[in-house]
Amino acid sequence: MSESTEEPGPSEPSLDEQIAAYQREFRDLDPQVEQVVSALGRLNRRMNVAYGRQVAALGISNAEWEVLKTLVLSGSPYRLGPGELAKRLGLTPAAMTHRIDRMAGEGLVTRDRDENNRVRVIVELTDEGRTKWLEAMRMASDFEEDLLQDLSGDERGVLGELLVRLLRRVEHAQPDAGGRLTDLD
Amino acid sequence: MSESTEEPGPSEPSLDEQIAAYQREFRDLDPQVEQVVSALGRLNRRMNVAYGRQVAALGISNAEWEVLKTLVLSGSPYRLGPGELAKRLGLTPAAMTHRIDRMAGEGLVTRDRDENNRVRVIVELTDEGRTKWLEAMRMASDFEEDLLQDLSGDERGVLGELLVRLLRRVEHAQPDAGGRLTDLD
DNA sequence: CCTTCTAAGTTTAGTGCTAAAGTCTTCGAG
DNA sequence: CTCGAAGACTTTAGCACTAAACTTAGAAGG
Repeated sequence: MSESTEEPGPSEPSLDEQIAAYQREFRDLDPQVEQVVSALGRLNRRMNVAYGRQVAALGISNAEWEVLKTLVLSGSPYRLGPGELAKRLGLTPAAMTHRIDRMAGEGLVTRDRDENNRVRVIVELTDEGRTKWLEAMRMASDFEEDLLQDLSGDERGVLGELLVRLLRRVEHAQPDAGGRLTDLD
Repeated sequence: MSESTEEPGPSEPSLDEQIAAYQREFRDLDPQVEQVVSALGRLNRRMNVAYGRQVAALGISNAEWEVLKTLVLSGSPYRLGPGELAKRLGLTPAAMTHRIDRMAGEGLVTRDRDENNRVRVIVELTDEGRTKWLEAMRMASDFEEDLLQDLSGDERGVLGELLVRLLRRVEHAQPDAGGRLTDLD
């Protein structure tokens, strides 16, 4: 994934300054909507930087961690084809080929032809890969717990529920030619 | 930015399935925390894909749009140095040099030496760049309004406030060697 | 069988990024 | 002055990604 290790600079405007600046330049802006959207964007950027630092301490990249997570999520015996992995990670098959090359070289996964259908390739997590995943997962869940530390149990529930509702809206709707969201169902 | 245009595949597990799978593999996992974090991550991915499609319709990339936004946010006369832009966008100066090359070639910005200090370079938004920004901004704010359409005014306020609290936690704290968050102030 | 089609991966060419080395102005100390 | 050091980009080398062309195994039809 190779994200820049640098934080956004100290001269970056605060969230409130940013919203105020947008309102000066663009009248038709709902500050409440902008607050939600801008906070979401910034939060995610910071979190990705933080995850990147953590897994780097284990000697793997954020990109490799994504692959480990996907394989573990698929459940035992932790096998998926390159095409399926690519789809789930939002990559092209070509990128997947190279990523698997590297990870196989590092011993995190194996790559073998399917005996029953020799066009297919099977990528399988090694024990070492599974161990790396577990170590990364421990660090990540500590980090996430700390991140939410200031929120009460109720607040966490409310936040989760609201986010899930937004997610449903994006997952079940796609912008049409004009860019508006329209239901697909 | 050149993000993959593909959505994560249809075979990707649902959020609930994903959380259940993690719990099977990793006992020490707070499902409430995981729901918040996973929803945040997915939401952001989908939103970036959507933004990318929208600005592509205007003939610019997500990366170029980020630069336009940063210049507009700096306020009239919409000028910043490459180094400052790089810091705010979380890029290396080298990447900024190339991005400015492209955008200057497309007429979105100009690049000139500062007369008072000939080491410095000034990147300034052109009228065409400002127009592109405005067009993109209109599409983005329509999209964002649609995204939040299912939430009441109160719910939007609560969501914004909770996200801002999380953001404060990441912005004012950085993971130490072990990866825990510790206050910097 | 033998041809054609399709699906799954891989390879190639080109883009955009990072890290590190290089260039050119300006500033400060002798 | 002038030499050295610092600051602000730019350049170079190398990596990871996308798009598109290519390869090969299995499926479908005559």
